[in-house]
Amino acid sequence: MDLSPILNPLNDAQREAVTAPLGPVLVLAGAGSGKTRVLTHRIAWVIQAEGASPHGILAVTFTNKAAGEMRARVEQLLGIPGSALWIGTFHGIAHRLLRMHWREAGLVQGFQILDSEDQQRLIKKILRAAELDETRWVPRDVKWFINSNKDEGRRPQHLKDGNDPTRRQLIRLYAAYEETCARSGVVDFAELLLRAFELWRDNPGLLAHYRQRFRHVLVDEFQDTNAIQYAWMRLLAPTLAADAAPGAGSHPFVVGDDDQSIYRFRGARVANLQQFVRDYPQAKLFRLEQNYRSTGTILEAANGLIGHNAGRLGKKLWTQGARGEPIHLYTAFNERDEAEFVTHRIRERVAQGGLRREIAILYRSNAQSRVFEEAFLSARVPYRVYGGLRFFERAEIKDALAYLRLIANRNDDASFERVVNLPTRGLGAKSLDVLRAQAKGAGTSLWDAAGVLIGGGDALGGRAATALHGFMGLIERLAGDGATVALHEQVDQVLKGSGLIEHYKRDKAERGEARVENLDELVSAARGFTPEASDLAPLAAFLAHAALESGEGQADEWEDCVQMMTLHTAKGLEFPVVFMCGLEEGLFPHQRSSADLDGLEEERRLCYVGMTRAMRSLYLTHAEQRRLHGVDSYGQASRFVREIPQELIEEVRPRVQVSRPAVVGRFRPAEPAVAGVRLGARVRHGKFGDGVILNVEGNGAQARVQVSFERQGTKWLMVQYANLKPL
DNA sequence: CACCATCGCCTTTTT
DNA sequence: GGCGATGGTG
Repeated sequence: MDLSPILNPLNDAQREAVTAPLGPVLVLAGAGSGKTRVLTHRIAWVIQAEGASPHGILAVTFTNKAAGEMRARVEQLLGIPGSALWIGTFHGIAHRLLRMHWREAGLVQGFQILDSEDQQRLIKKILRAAELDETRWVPRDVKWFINSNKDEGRRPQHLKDGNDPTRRQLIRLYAAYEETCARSGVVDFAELLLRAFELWRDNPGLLAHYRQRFRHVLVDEFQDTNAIQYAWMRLLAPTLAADAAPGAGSHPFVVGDDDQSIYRFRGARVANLQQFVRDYPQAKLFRLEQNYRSTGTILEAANGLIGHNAGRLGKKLWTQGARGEPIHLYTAFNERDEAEFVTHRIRERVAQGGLRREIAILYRSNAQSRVFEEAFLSARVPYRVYGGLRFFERAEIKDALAYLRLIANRNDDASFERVVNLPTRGLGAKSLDVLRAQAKGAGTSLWDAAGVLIGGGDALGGRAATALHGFMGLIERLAGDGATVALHEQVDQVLKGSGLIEHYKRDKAERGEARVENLDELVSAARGFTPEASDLAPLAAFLAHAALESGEGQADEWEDCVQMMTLHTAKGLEFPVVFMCGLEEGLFPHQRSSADLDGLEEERRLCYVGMTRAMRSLYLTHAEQRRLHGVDSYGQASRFVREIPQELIEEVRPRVQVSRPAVVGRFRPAEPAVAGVRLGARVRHGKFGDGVILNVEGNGAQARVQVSFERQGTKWLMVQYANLKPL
């Protein structure tokens, strides 16, 4: 067999990793070092050189996009349909397993998937039912508590309250939430993973089957795995005894980069990289450090920055390519000046024949995009913003899906509540209270409770009972009609029959129009939907698809646009020209991340990820004054700028030449209210001691300053009363 | 019960 | 500044 198509495109380090003998393998792959290539070629290698069956390959990624790319590249390399292999996201594969083995997993057959927003709504409902104060028990925090415990594999019964009443309450809420989910037949994202893990753990026969089948387990972005994902992989690929027969067992092949771990906040454990080596003592370790993307200067700058992190596995990117241009640094007067600078540079590049799609604007938080959008609009620079609400997450789409979900599963309480009075049909909060009480008392779903209330008794007013009856009749009718027609016709019938279309048409102005268009689009999505081969009804398959693939809008993808996105979104991508904007203390590193060292190091990795997206040109910008959330603040340049070797940086506009623009319109720099109280000044406070002024807000008697005290932390003070003494 | 005004909040994100 | 949630009014 000719293996040259697999091996020829690889460098030495890549080839060694791809052709490693069967057994556990860890590849530390730096940014731009050909990580995806190594994964896909490894798959091709074990099939063609080791004689593995495509059937025996399980390849796991984090995003649908990454999974799609991997599948396409394997198909291209091997010339076999990618459907022969199990390639997918952790969640997608967990879902697939649970659908096949729903009984063993303790689920109902038609279980539905709850997305993050659904989950939060459900939690809110539980809080309300428990009559808890939502300011004390913040739904988002409760959600975080539940999810982070699930991510670590902990069920409510595993948790100890440690005599802490707050914790005790959270555990109770977690348990109540689980009960509600079970009764409604819904499963959230974290639950998919945990259930899949428990499925294997508690069914040895099943596990043995999958161990036998999947001899090769490949994991991408391994630094992003959480505890349960790791434990799941460990089940499938247990450590073999030293004297195990060669080729026995399942072989984990994982690829990751500790320097690109940026998802700690959602449960990712970089430590899994080290854990892997401990758990598989015989693991072969490979390092990919040759970079094929960026200039020498960019790599040197990125290496210099990331060197400030402690406890790295250690890795130094290098390139055979040119040194390239220096890193450009621009100090803007304010955020509008920053956007204008970027706009100018873009226009220059485009005038010289550059493509807009080769340029990316990267920022820390989504709110920063607005200023750039305004600047681009007035300069007529086409752009595209990535992120934000996706198709299946839009309110009107979720309304329609709720109808469909109710048709698929009457016990889905969350969906029931969402649409029982949408469009309004005279079922207000009062009636719903009665309904909820009935459901709670009888331990049934809202749907069943509604049936009881209509059937007899006078708990509900006549009008409400009629409305409820009408609603239930509507759902039954839609379910009956839909059973015989194609999926997209069923969706269409639901939209019209439910009155949703009418409802949104009444919504005046463009908003309503856009929503109706989106609903039409949903019909098209249903028309174009081809379910994977499974025993699932088309409607159920479509609903699962909607939850697992929230649907990246692909409009205008091919137009030549400047690309705008957060640093997180940019991971895995590359652009010839990158502008990293808003490099200011408090914004990047973000205030809320810089409190502890771990958070700060993650911010630094995020900066590293951003810098290593750039192929040829890298611009760093920051503003001395920034208006965010409606208030002006003054920031110092990010420490990350200082952490880059300074000889690699060229200031676009030397600071001495900074000419502040004349006071234009509403952009009037705030005057310090008290002499000596200005940005960066050291001051002394009677009670709090010495500190540095980080921020100034407001004027005159209203003026407030944010001071970072050496002892007392950061505080906001009224200048009028604080009696600060300049030092 | 529906609509509108006011208040308050505000990282990052995939599934 | 912009969105969502809440509360008062029609």
